[in-house]
Amino acid sequence: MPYKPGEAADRIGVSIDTIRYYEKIGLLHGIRRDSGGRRVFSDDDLGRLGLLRCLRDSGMPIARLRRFAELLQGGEDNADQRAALLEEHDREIDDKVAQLRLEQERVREKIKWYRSVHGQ
Amino acid sequence: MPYKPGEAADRIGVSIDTIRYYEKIGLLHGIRRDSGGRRVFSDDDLGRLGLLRCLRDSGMPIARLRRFAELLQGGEDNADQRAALLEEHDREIDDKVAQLRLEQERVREKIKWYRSVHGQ
DNA sequence: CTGGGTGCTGGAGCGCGCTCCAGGTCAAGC
DNA sequence: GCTTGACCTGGAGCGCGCTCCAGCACCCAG
Repeated sequence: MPYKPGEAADRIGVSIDTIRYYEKIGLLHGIRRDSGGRRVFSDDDLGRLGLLRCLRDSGMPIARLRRFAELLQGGEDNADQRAALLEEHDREIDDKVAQLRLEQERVREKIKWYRSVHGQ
Repeated sequence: MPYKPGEAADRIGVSIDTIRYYEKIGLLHGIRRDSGGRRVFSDDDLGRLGLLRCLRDSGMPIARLRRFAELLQGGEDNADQRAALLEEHDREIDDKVAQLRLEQERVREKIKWYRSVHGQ
């Protein structure tokens, strides 16, 4: 259950530098240390890191990630606010996908055009 | 049919600086100039700029955009290569959308979790 | 007991894609 | 004729999200 920094990084698929960076800028609170000052990650820590990474990968900017991290910190009674923030992000993913599909449509029309010209 | 820089920028939805930047790095060739050295855009120029912008917005990095721009420059007989490049981009859009949908699934499960806890 | 591997910190550096700026030119309207 | 405003150039600067580095500490294997 306790993971060393390298293990944690491997499991989540980020670099140790990224983990340190996330801790430094306040995305990842409460990581314990061993006697030598090294980070020790719990399953819960990995869960949080993985979620943050998922949000980041799906386009959430760091500033907003930070607000989410604060909610994670701030008591148990804000599940509502966490859910609300994630729901907004969910909508933003929908928007982004819709936008991508529009652009893809244009790309596909251009492909058709090039393919139709191709015979000549 | 001929557009001034400001008009061109407005129509495509980019800044004049972006247009100059694109020209400078070789994305936009053959923009004519008036007697005073100012850019004059044709409908064709706007079409190319719009397509480049669409590719950029859908995630194509500048380096690849440049290769596409070279194909646009290089004769009429490379419609095949243009189409191939765009088809690869089309697949990449599909991949990105698929990835986003996976991440969205995780986000939605977390929302459900928070909402289920919420009553307590 | 020593060498290598892993980790620590603070801070500098980087890659991308613009964006801004200084200093100048030109064209049109008053 | 003079002002205003859009545009020009080369080059510096920026915001984001890491990534790398120097210099040091610790721990375990041989």
